[in-house]
Amino acid sequence: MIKVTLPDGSIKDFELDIVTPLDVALNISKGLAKKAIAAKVDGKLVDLSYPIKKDSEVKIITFEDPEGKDIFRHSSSHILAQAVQNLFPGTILGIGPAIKDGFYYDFDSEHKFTPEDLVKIEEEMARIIKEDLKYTRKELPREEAIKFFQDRGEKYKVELIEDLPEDAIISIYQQGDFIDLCAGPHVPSTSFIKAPKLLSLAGAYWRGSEKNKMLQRIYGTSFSKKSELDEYLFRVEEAKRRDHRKLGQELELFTLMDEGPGFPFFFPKGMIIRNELENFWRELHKESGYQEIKTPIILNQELWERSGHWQNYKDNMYFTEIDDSNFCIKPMNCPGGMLVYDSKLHSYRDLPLRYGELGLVHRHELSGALHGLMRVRAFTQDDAHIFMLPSQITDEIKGVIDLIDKIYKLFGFEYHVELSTKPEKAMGSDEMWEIATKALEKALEEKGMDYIINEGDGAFYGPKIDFHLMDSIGRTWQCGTIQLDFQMPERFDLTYIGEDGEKHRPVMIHRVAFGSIERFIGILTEHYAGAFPLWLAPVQVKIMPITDKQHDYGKKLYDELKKVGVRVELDDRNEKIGYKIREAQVQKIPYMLVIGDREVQDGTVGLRKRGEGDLGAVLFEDFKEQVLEEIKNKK
RNA sequence: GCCUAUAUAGCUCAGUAGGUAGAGUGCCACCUUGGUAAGGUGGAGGUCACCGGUUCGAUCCCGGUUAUAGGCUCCA
Repeated sequence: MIKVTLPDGSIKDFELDIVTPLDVALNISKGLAKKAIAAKVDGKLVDLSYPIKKDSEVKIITFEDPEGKDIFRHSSSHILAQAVQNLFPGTILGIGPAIKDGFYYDFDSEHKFTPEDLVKIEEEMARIIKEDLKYTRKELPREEAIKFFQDRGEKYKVELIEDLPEDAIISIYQQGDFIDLCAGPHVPSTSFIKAPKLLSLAGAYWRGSEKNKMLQRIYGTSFSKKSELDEYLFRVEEAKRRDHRKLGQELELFTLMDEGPGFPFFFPKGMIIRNELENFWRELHKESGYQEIKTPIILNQELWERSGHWQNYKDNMYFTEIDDSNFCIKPMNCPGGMLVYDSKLHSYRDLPLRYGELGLVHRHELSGALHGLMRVRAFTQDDAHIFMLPSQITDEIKGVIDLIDKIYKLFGFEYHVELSTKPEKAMGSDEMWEIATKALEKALEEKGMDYIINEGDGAFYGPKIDFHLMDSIGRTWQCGTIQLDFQMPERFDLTYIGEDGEKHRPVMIHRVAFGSIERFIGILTEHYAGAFPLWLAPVQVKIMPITDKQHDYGKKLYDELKKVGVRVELDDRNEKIGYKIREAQVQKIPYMLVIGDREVQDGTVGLRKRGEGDLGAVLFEDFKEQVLEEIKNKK
């Protein structure tokens, strides 16, 4: 007899020697058995046909579970691979995992896949699905597995097996005559995959290394119902409507031109958002005990050799020559900050010293990596370098975490945090790195923050805490970062005079909150879908006379609002009111003031609010007060 | 940088079996003075990304370059 414990704690007894998760599901309900695609037995994901031989905890996995989606998509990728091998014999398989919202499979093929091929492949997949082929699992000894895939010419699979640990269980899955190396589990049969869709083609290096051959990757997704697929495709379309590149064009915020790949141009309206963000930043930093500095964009090569950038960051830098000497365009603000610190003697009483800098940096990014405002070659970092006593490290880091959190909260951003550790290319001893990493960990833990560890992704001078924000299609972008650095103070021989009258070495934090102003504006644009809050909106109020009889009154209101600093426009064009409203609406302007004879008579305005529509007549003076109040409160 | 694709008016796009192009929108002018998401008429606007080749002739075919998109790699 086997006792099965279910997630709700209830126990089912089976009068059998061997039970499968499918038996368990059937025992619970017919509906669940129909939806079941795999199971978790004592914490391990297994097929529905897995033999349970002892008392176990069993959870039935359906498409609704995150693990269920992964299994489902993974099974879909096997169907994709089978279809491709059927249509293009000789195609060698790479890997085909499930990813967020879908799956992909990498292929090595003489044939260059085209978008038309995707249609054919989808048809073949539909055929395979209709055949309802069972996924069957088999475990093989290592040598046998290697020989099996070698005989089939699947060299990448052989490589994968060879890299598995000695004691790993090697399993293969078969559906029809298609066999793939795979840990599983899978759905029971191909007909489970109700709504597959191939999405795109891309190149991808084998094992993600540019030293390896580039394989052809086919991306797809799949759902348990057609309606879910349609909903997903609709969501993707919706997200495209929020794309900051599209909105940036429509709202005249910024542009990128052929003449400056990766070097964005900002239009007047984009500059308003930028300047508002910078004003806010200055205000907040002043309150938080920062002083502002500005360091040069071009500095001599010797400085960059001293800082270690020459040795570690050269590939990303631009260079120039002045009077026969070599100069570098700064990719980071820190060396300049070091020089500012070092330009005078500091007492321990001055520390922590917080130098903020809105610094324009240039970095040579790969052309293929450029992406709107999110990845550019010139951007302004809202940087700061904090020089402090070793005893102040934790408090300072916690202070920065609070500051960043405060900024993101104002905009209503959700974010996640990563801790990046020592990279391959790094300066300084392991001990230093250990101490620095521990300090960051400690601050995160004392703040009770969840974080994931990003092994080997730190800056070359120190470990870092990264803050990631999401764009409209779910990609995340690093914005804020806090980096702890023992190296630069050492290399620049920075000192402070301690209580004992002797020189000591300060510790330093590099940090940004917005990250890059450009990227932050990109993220903000998508976050608000272009409908910026009043305090950021390039045009806050638009006055729209119904006929030219109200132009004088309109001009008077315009002047009054302008005088108190409201960003206001007067639409005195010879157009109908419906037309003016439509245009202001498309431009996502927060407030429209419609004025006709009635309003002129009563000293009112016909108020129309973005998102709420016509609010009727209000006294102009009341509106003015209200709008000023809202701007002040950053609504 | 690599893979795949794309590049036509300010913007969004159509088009040509290879005979130098068209719509909508925006812009300008005129008519219309209209009360909460597009009133009418007319006009201007393009070396069809750039360079080369094939051809009597190239926006179209071929090659290269540049830029852009989606990935890979990299990163704020």
